[in-house]
Order: sequence, then structure tokens, then C-alpha cells
Amino acid sequence: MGRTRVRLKDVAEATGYSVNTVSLVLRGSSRLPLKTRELILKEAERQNYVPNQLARSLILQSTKMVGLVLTDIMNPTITKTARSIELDLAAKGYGVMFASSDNELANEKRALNHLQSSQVDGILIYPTNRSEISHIQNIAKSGYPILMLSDIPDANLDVVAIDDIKGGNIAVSHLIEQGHKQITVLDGAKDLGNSDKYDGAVAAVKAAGLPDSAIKIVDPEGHAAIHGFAAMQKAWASTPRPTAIFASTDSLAIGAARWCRENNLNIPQDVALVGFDNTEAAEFWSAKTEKPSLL
Amino acid sequence: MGRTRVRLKDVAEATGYSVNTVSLVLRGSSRLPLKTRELILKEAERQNYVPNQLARSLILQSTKMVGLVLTDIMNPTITKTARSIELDLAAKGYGVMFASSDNELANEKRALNHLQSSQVDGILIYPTNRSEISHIQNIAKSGYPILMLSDIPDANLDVVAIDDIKGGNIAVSHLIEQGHKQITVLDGAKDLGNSDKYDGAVAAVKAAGLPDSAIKIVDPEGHAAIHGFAAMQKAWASTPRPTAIFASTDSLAIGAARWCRENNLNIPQDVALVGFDNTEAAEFWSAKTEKPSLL
DNA sequence: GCGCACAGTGTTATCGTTAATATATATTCA
DNA sequence: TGAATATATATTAACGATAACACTGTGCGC
Repeated sequence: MGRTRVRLKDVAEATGYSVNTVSLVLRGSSRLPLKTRELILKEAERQNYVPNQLARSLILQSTKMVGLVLTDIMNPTITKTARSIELDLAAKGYGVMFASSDNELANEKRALNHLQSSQVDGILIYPTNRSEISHIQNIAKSGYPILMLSDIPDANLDVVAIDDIKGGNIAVSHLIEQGHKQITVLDGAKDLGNSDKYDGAVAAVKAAGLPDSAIKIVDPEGHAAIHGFAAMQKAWASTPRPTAIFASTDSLAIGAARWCRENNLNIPQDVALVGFDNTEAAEFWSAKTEKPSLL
Repeated sequence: MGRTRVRLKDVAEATGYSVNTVSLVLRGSSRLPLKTRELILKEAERQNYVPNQLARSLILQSTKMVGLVLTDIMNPTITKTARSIELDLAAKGYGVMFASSDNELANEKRALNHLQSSQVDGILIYPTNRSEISHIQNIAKSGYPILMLSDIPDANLDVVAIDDIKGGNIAVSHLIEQGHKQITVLDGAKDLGNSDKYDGAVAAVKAAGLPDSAIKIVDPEGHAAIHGFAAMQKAWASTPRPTAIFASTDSLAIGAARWCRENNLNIPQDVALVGFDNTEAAEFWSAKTEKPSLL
């Protein structure tokens, strides 16, 4: 049937006023007599008028939208962060436009382009790669507001991020306090250039006066639970066998825990396990006597 | 420093061509001589030109964007669905604009308004409430493409949804096959007007020739794991005590499982537990001999 | 009774892009 | 040679909204 879109012009024609008058009324101007306002508001309501943000943003030179580039939309920690970012921005009258890079540089570039193209007023980004950031620096250099959600030293970019070094340090310090002297870290990020959690872990070992050999690393080659499962097997097979595991994400920790159960290992009696993130699923899984709260 | 936005006009002025010529080149027209095209492309690249989608969509009368209204962005099943919707649409050249209602009708209305206002080409929605859908019907009536992701009978709206009735039926049939004769369903949706999973469960009980009393329902009053935890306690305290639990979401199942462990109940020896969703965390938690794959 | 303020409303230009149409030059063919 | 045809580019009008400004008419003071 008829056109699906109602414009100011349609309301204007129906009421006999000009487009400008209708626009003024709908924006809540008090400069017009009550009678006119009521008439126009009623007609707009009747026609189910919805303002066209495209046209509005075009002339106002602002979309009241912020872009958010996530590496992995399935990662609960990231989703959680995204959620609170969304809430905070909403409170300030801003909307959020999501885009996920899936940890692929090409996707990240595409996402950034798409967001800029959509004229978002600024961009928040979890970068995929720590070494390839020139495209981000270019955007920043052009004067576009862009903020990193992960710290890359010397990148000369604005940052708001979790202190992974400190987190890794706390986790491993905790294990050492429990008396562990052979710890394996499950962390795939190190090979992607982000060794913060691992660095924090190593610092904890050093600070405790343990030898360098007290800590080892296994790359799960992925970030899903299934990768944690395989990595745990690898960790357990190596000598000397670790007495404690520090998984760099809860997803990996869940996979590792599953491997332990399938192989009749009790946590924490046979092997201790700490995960980074404190997601709901992991929190409920962990034994009630061992729930270190990181972050 | 200078203005942050580069327009066709800027590229046009720098090269000496008109805006239209630049537009043609950037859209890949082959009607212009190679020399001109190369010159313009180079200059656009140099100035870091990014097309303005607002202006583009305004005239094209299409944003190539689809709106997606979710009830709860933290629910892994929903996130997972959102993810695949996003991928499929991306393959067809469409982007997705997310909005979450947090199960609040007012938020849902606001989200719908916002999406329509953003001129998305269509909307997909997980409705919050099964009885209050007149605002959705109004949108549909105006000719705007809107699709429900949850089935509401007789709503006269387009739908693509999971068959909750069948899922509930399969889950409980499975429990009955294992010999269970006293089953408790943890499901809060029924009180919100969605009794599909429960109805399927009841149908399974009836089909097996068991008495109506063989199945009971507990409302967890929430959908997080913590609610499943409390609901499990309630279920276990009632008489006759159930021998099997059917949790309507994995999140609830995780909470229920946690309660079982804290109370030294073994699954499935002391009590059987089936969850709806098959999320990663739940899948890894479940014992390897009991992993019914629903959906 | 003339000019001025002001309330109420309309006109026009603008945002950055695309589409339809127009112009200008070069090339081809009868 | 002259008209028809291509080729290369420019001009203009949209899209729907806002903003700056312009107009009209009434009432008031002097």
C-alpha cells in the first residue's frame, strides 16, 4: 500500500502549516500558540511520524552515536564491558554502534571504515593486533576521536584499559602464597604480541624469589573452551608437571577444568586452577572455598 | 587542528574536477579515462576520504542496515544468535544495529523508535512481553518490515523462531526415557506469558502416560545463574522430591548444578539435570556420558 | 494616523551525496 | 563539409531535516 515513511512535509500538508512550523513544534518550541502546537502534535501522532535521524544528523553534524569495535562478541568479559559502556553512554544521550573484528585485522579495518562512514561521533576499540596499529594512528592523527580499550605502550593513543600486568601478578601471587612452585600459564595472547598477563605472572614469580623455571607457558592456539581443554592436556604432559594453572581467560579455564574432570583430577587437590575474568559461569563452577576475585 | 571531515568537494577542489566526477570515480565508474580515475583515486586516498553514509542513505532511501532488538545482551544464546544473524546479513551486504530492551517494555519501545528513526531497512525483534505487542503490530501495519524472533500465536506478525514446545518436549521425553517419574521445571517465562517450553514438557509427560502430578514448575524469578541456584533449592525442598530437573535455560542450569555440588548431590546419580540452550559453558560442565543435544 | 515591536508563520539555503540532465569538445561517417 | 555520435565533464535538483532570515498583521504609543 502507500509509502511507509511519514515526513515533516506530510504533517505540514495535513495541517496546512509550513514544514518549518511543524519542525519547531515537534522540537518543543514554546514560541507558538498552544492551539497550533496541539493541532500539529495530534496530527503527527496520528500519522505516526518518526523523525529521520539521517537528515537530522546530516545538518546537525553529529549523530550522537559512538562506535565500539570488539574483538570477539562471544567473549563474556567483552560483552559485559560493552553492556556497561552502552548504559553509561545512553545516560548521556549517546547510542552505541557495535562492530566485531573477530580478531582479524582486515575485519578491524573494515569495521573502522564502516563506523567512520556512519559518522559516529567517536570510536572505542579493542585492537586486534598490538603491532599493526598504524591505521588507528592515522585516524587519530586526522583529528577523529578514537580511544583504545587495551593498552599498547608508546602507541601515542588515548587509552582506558584493564591492568593486565597487575591482574596476572595477583593471580600468580595467590598461587604462590598457596605454596605452588611449578606453575603453567595458558595464554595465547603472548604470541600475538600481548604478554601483559604473562609478564605480570613472571614478575610475581621473581618477586617471590622462585627460579625462572618455576613458570612455564602453553599457547592454547585459540580462545574458546576447547582450546583450554587441549592446552591443559599439553600442560599436564610436560615435565616437571605443574601443580597450578593460570588460565588467561575464564573460557580457557573452563576447558582446562573439563579436562581435569575427564581425567579424574580434583581441583584444587590435584592441581590448582585460576582463571582471569570472573565470569558468571566460571564463578559458579569454582569451588566455594577458592574464589579469588580478580578485577 | 583543521576540520576532521573530508568531503567529495574537498577532493574535487584539489583535483580541479567537479563533485559529480569525483563521485563517479569513487563509485568505480569505468566511463572515465584511466588517467582521470587514477588522479582522483590517488587524491582521495591521500586526503583519507571516507564517504558519508548519512548523505548517501538519505538519497538512496536505504541504509543497508537491519535493526536487532534483544531482550538481554548477556544471555549467551541470544548473543550467539545475534552473532550468526550478523554474519549472515554481512554476507548479503547488510549491517546490524543492536539495541537491548533488558526485558523492559519501555526500553523496547524506545529501541524500536530509535531504530526506525535511524532508518534501518527492517527490524528483527525478541519481544519482551507476549501480551503487549500492539506497538509492534502498529509498526507492521504501517508497512515497515518487522520480524519476530519469538513466536506469539495469533499476533498476525511475521515470525522466525526456535520451536520451544518441541525443545521442552524432547528434553523431558529424554528424562522420562531414563526412568524419571518426578520432574521439576525451572522456568520463569511462564509467568511472563510464555509457557511454550513448559507446555512441551507437560505434553511429554502426558504422552508417556504419567499422571499430571509427575511434573511441577518452580519460578526462578530471574534468568541469571544465581536465580537457578535459588530455584534448585526450592525444587529440592518440595515434596515429593524430584528425581530430575529441566532448566529452561543453561544459565539457570548452571546455577542449579552449583547448588547440587554445594549440597553434595551428584549429577546424574542423585538428581538428573537438563538445560535448554547447549551453550559452551554448560556443554563443558555436563558429564560426558550425558550430553543431550537440543537444537 | 504613523511607525515600531512583536507574535506567528513562511522562505530559502544548507548538510554531503547521487541521479538526471546538460554542455562542450572530439571523432566518425555519409 | 556537416550532421550524427561518442566521450568527458559540469550543472542542477533531489533526499529530509534545521537554521537563519524574511515576511505579515495586529496593537500600542505618541
